[in-house]
This record gives sequence, structure tokens and C-alpha cells, in this order.
Amino acid sequence: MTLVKEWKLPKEDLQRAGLQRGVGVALWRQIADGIRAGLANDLADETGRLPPESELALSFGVNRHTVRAAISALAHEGVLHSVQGRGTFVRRRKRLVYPIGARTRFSAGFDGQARDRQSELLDHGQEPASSQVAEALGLGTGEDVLRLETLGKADGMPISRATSWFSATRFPTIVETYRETKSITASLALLGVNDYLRASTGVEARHADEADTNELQLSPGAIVLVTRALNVDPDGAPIQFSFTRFPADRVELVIDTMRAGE
Amino acid sequence: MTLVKEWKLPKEDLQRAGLQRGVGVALWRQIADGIRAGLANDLADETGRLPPESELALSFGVNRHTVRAAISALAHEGVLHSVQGRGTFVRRRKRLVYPIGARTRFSAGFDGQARDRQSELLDHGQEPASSQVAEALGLGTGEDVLRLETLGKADGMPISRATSWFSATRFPTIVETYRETKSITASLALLGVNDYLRASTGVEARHADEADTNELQLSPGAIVLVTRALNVDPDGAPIQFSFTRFPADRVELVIDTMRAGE
DNA sequence: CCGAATTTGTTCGTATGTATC
DNA sequence: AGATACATACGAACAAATTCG
Repeated sequence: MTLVKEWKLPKEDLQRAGLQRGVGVALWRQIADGIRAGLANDLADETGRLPPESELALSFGVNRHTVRAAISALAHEGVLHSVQGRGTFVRRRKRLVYPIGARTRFSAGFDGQARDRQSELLDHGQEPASSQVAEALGLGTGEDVLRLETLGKADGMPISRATSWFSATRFPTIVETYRETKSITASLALLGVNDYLRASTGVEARHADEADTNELQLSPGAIVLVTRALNVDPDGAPIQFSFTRFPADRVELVIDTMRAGE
Repeated sequence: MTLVKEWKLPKEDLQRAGLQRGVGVALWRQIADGIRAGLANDLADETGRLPPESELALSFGVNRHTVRAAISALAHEGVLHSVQGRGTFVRRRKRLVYPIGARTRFSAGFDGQARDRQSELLDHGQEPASSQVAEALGLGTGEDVLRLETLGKADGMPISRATSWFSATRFPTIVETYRETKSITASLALLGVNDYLRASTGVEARHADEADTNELQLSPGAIVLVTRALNVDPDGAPIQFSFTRFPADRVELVIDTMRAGE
């Protein structure tokens, strides 16, 4: 027996609205996601007001109770906001833009988009380089590297979670300098690297795992954008290899391609 | 009289595994996502074999049935593959790399990574520009634009779904030329644009909606990477504005930052 | 080749959550 | 609000295929 069965055809209304029963996601959650997506288009009017619940129920082809469950979840997430007698409204918060280019500086990434930015050292350690890290940094497998785990916040909300590796022989005190300066760029400058460039950036997207969920304050099923970046000094020698996780609903990456090499 | 056994929720186990009940996403789907994420690490051994269902159930803190539902879903997606008496195995398929830079050409994107590449025109139409499209292409809101919906395949598997807009006055016959050449680059060349550059690329990630699910052959809960791109001619005049959706488990974006401007 | 251990596949039953009417 | 049906999850078997000593 298959637990994911072939169910009876759902009502045409559900199909039309793109909803499905028995796929492991409750209708109200699918509708919540649908409303969230709709906000990017023209679901809400100029004043940020959504259509009445009865109308939404009709267009999604479900009972009004189901729409209410979806709205309640979104209200709990801080996306919507209902007022009895008036309607349901969007609480708009812009997605932060993280620019990527040869001059990408982590510390400057979200400049001017949030009142308050913080960086936090969560963990660090010295360890033999994995094959991936060794290859990226041009070291032998098993040579020692220093690992830094950092959390970035904007206005108190976690927006990035980075794991970075540095050669332990070239930057033996990077942990201490980072603790003082709270900045990779400043730390590298103290250690004699006055300039560096972003050589390449890989971008993937995946579901948040447990660590992401905890550290970035996400709900299960949330999506993280993962960048895999290599920074090199002006001579082209690898300096820093890092993975950074961004909550996909709070952050957008922008590659200014034509100026990327400047 | 029958004693009704009361099963206590092993809440601690669930929390340890990062699962939650009652959030509108079934446990089996959360576990499916967990397994998918685990494959990137060391969930499967060298031979691609996963731990037995009973062991997974223990580590996730759920019943074996629940793990089976998750595995069944992943098997249906083509990620896993179970054999009675032997175990459950990973069906490994490399993720395609889509490079992004100033010289990004859609047609050349996946060159050399697949034996067979196809492009398909799904739909097209003429319509007044939305405010977003108008702003990107430097047109007045409501000026007519031509919209092309295309599907990209590699070895028969859908890998991209693009919606592109062009000025209807500057490129009135773009649909016909595309139908002939099956290539945006070639179409533009026929219409007098011998060269163009990728000005900027925005990257977001979100859950697949119904259209994505159908057209890209995804399962619900799957993730799509969405790029928002603007191409300009050598004079800097906007030519093409497009949204492209990539299945996140089949495609990875790579920005070769230092050569991006070449 | 035999038989035991391992692992996936199947079928009961029961309880709880979700959605409709 | 209550009745009904479907969906999710747990528990305890047992069957069938594979592996291995």
C-alpha cells in the first residue's frame, strides 16, 4: 500500500485555485502560501486591504473557515492584520536586498536598508580542512583551517548565517581580530590584507534544516538561499571560503552584472 | 472493558529532529524535506544507501509509517529508490550549473552539461505593460509589450520556465522570429540587435506554485529559484525583461564575479 | 543449501487533526 | 454546534525479498 495514495479527484474549484488535498500540506497552509504569493501581485488594493474572507473563500473554492485559518496563521506571522468590521490588511515589510559583486563586503551588504545592524560570533574552531574547503582555499586536505560561524541581524531580525573558513597558517589570529572588530574586512586588514575580491558565488535554495530554523528564527518548511563564496586577494590567492544562509522571505540577492567586476 | 492505551506525544524527540505538529505541514512532508537536506550531508553511505526505515523513524522520533510516507513521496519525485530486503537508495543526479554574468545567454546556459537541450514556446501574447515591466523596459505604463513564455529542457527534464517581455514597437515580430530560431539571441540578431548585456539579475527563492508544479514537473512543497533579469543593448537601452523559474533541486546558479563584466 | 537476521512491503486497528455542511 | 468524511499518525503484527555466515 502506498501511503501517498491516488485520491479521488478534488473539486474543480480546488483545482482551479491550485489547491490539493492529501499532499501533506493542509489546505489552510496552502491558502496561506497562496495569499502570501498574491500579495506580490495585486491581491491587496492600494490601501493594503485584502478582499473579504467570503470572497477569498469563493475564489479558493473552500469554506470561509478554511480561509480564516490561513489568515490567522499569516496574522500570527506578522504578515497580515485583521480588524473586525473593517477588513484584513497587509503589514508591509520590504525584502532586504543583498548585492553581489566583486566588491561584495559582508558588512556593507545591507547598508542603508535597516536602522540597526548587528553581527554576532556564534561559534568558532580549528579543524582539518574538508576536501571541499581544501580545494577552494588551495590547501592540502587535512591542513588546518579556522572556522567562524556568524549571525547577521537587521533591526533585531536574523537575516544571515555564515560559516567561513580561513587558512590557519596564514590567518592564525582571525578569531581574535574578528571578536574585536566584528568585521571580516577589518580583521583581514589588521592581518595585512588591505583588499580582496569576490571570485565566484554559487547560489542554491533548499528547505531550512533544524539549525537554520533555530538560528534564523524560521518556521518549518521555510526556504533558505545558500551562497557559496570564494574571496581572493589582489594576487588571486584564495583567502576566505564561506557558505551563507539567507531566509528567502526576508532577503533577495541582486547581481549588478555590468558593475560586478569594478 | 477495554483499556484504551494513551500514547504520549514524544514532543522532545520531535523537537530534537526539528519537527513540529499542527503547523499545517504534515510530519511526513517535513521528514521528506529533512531527508532531502540530509542527502547533502552524510545521511547516505558511500554506496548511496540510507539508514533503514526503523532507524530513521527512531532518529526523527516518529513511527515507521510516517518515515515510509516521506520516502514514498521522495521515491515518487525520483530522489530515492527502495528495494525490498535491500534498503533505500539515493538516485544521484548532478545539479546543472547556470552561469550568470554580463554575457549570460539563455541558450548557452547549460552548454555541455546535458546531452540533449530543448526550448519550447508555451505561450505568447501582446498586452499593456504592467508598472513593473514598464519601469524595467523604460516604457510608459500601458504601452504595448510582447510576452513570451518558454520552457527549457535538458535530457527531457524541465529545468527552466521563463516569462520575457519585449517592447512591441521595437520588436514587433519577436514571436515569429523566436518560433523560427528557437533562440532569443538569434531572434534579436535578426531584429538588428547583434549584441546585448545582462544589466542586473535579482535572485529570490520561493515555494513552487501550481503553474510551476505543472510546467516544471515538481511535487508540492518543491522550491524554485526565481531570477529577475534585465538585458540591455550596447547603448544601455533596455531590450528584454524576464522572470525565470528554476527547480532548486535540479539547478544551481553561479556568478563568476570577476569575469562577470567581460 | 540452510536458516537466521535484516530490511522493505502490507494489513489490521485506533486516535487525532482537518474541512465541509 | 454537531455530524460526517477525509487525512495524518501511531502501534502491532506478519509477509516477502535479500544478505550472510
